Amino acid sequence: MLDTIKPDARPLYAQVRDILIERIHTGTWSPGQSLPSEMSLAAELGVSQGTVRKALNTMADDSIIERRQGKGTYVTEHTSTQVLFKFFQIYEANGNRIEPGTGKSKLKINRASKEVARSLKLKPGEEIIEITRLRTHNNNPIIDELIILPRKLFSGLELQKNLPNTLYDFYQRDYAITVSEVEENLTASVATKKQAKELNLKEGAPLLVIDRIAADIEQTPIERRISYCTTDNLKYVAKLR
Amino acid sequence: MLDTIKPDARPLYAQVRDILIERIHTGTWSPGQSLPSEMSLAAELGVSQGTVRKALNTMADDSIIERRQGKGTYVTEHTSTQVLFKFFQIYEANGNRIEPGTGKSKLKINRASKEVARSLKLKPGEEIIEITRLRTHNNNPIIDELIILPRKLFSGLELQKNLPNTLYDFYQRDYAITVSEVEENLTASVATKKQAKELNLKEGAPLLVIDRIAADIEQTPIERRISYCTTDNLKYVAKLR
DNA sequence: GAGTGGTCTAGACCACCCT
DNA sequence: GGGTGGTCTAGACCACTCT
Repeated sequence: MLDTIKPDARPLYAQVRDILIERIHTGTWSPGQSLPSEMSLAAELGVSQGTVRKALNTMADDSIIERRQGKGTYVTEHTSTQVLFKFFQIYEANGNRIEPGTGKSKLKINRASKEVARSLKLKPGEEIIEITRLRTHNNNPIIDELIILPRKLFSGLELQKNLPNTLYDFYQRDYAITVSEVEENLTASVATKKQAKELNLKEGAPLLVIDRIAADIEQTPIERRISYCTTDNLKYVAKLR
Repeated sequence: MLDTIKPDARPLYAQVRDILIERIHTGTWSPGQSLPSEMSLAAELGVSQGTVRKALNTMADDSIIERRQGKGTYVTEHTSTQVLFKFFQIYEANGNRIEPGTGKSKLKINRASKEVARSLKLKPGEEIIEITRLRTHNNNPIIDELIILPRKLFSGLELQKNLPNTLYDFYQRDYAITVSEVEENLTASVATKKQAKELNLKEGAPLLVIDRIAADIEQTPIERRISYCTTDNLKYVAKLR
């Protein structure tokens, strides 16, 4: 395995990181499973324990893996609450977390427009799956959501009768796709007549529009999601350093 | 200096980090200046170079300092463009960065309401400085902004005739206050008659409301800022991992 | 007690920056 | 050439987890 590591290129720990990410991506180690110990990885790859450690720590920073003292290193497994905690930035106005439910939802196959194709790195006209659903909190509708998926990555999903409430753990479990980072573009708009009806608002009420691209651990975009969110009693929270 | 480091408490590198942050905070090293080398810090504090390095690297992660190979370690200095790059998340719809200008601005002394006091960790009724200003892009008004500062931290600021366009580098230069992290709460609203007039919109047009708390390197809140932002051709960008 | 990751040390070599 | 941070190694001890 030493020959996979060439001298003089990028730092050793970055090369080790790439090898480990590749293995996770191809399923050598699956979500929830443990990786070999630092010592055995070091021996196998022909580098020192410290170098493996640095690679593992950068991966833990990106939450690709989780490390637990005394136990081992585990591939991050998406559970519904854990995904929610990580990628759902909407809180009640008083700061409490929300666990949204799902109301009625619809699914159809479509073809990617130029704009959608560009955002998901597809060719215009490639097949996409479009899901629209209404999300709820305490039985009140709060978010009108449109989800766009490349069909080639999610074959058979359109046959699924009832999609689960939280999708990212489902993507990982059923399609081996792990969402690792998302970019969200936020704007404000006012409710159309249709949105007002669905969200139980007056036409012209303000809505927060969250336009999200989600990518996997190799930075390939795998989902576009556009959410129209009421902010009467809700807010979107972002922290910057 | 070894006695400042007690055994058995938090990890050594965290204690080193605390000492260094404290020194930066009290002005032993000022923004833009270089810290001593790893070797001399290690010798002075009685720890190994590796421990100092770990402390410095975590501080660099939090951009309290900047490290340059071959040159040295520098206390992060806020420059107007650098601050903008870091804490201003608003882009043109096409993704281009914005460098906002400032239109008319007003300043007054006031007393903190309960809500403001809570957000800035003040006592209700403590004196605050309130600045309202209009921000522009390509000579068009885009943001209506209210800035609230604890007067005790910014004494004499109310006498300043013309406040600069970017404030965080000014806080650092004139008040030795370095903004290190911000939390932003986003909601949507519709323009009041007054806002519509100032921002050159129709009454009822959608606005993105950005309610920000900025804190210094010791996590003390030092500014509240509420921005009402048009999103016709603008968007707020957030990245999550 | 054995195995894991977390911390800490010590020393080597490299790449980069200055004079 | 001398000083800086960046990488890499090797080994020690500690804290935690499980059996």
